Amino acid sequence: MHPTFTRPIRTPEGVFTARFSARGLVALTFPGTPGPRAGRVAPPAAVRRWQRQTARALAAVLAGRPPGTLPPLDPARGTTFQRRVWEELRRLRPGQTRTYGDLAARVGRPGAARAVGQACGANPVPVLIPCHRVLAAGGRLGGFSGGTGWKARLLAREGVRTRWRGGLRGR
DNA sequence: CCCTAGCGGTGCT
DNA sequence: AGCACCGCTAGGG
Repeated sequence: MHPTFTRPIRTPEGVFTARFSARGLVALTFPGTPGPRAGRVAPPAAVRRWQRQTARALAAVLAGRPPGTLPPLDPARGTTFQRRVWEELRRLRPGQTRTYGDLAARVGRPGAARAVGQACGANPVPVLIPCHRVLAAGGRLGGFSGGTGWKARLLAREGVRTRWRGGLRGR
């Protein structure tokens, strides 16, 4: 199996963890998430560049702005359905949202809203592949693997208003 | 608000 | 093949 490099991504909101392959960014995890620790060996120059790009992009999205230049995303994983969902997610700009049902129809599987939710949860690169912009029907927040607190915070920075447990919340 | 039935993709057996 | 997951949804109390 090819080596991957696990690197810390420092942001104003905490230290994320990124894993890079030779092809690009494979996975990103939220601060406090149990996972592999950063590697001991110095990463290649390409990985260091991707790490900087990731840090910059992440800080931008956390601030509600477009990410700018992204590192290459390693396409090597996911089912066809999941990749179609992730591809559709990448078309969403900050502040632009869809519902799980909308997204299902857009990838040609009307009625597969629940499966879309599952695919969002399987997204290996949250925030940069903006699964937080997918809401439940009726303007409700819906779920989020990284915790709904993150989802609400990310959306709030983008000026999106959501319904949280029935009451309207900004943030 | 709650509960229920129905749904589709995925992964495990 | 069967089955139990799930970031869902629509409908009814």
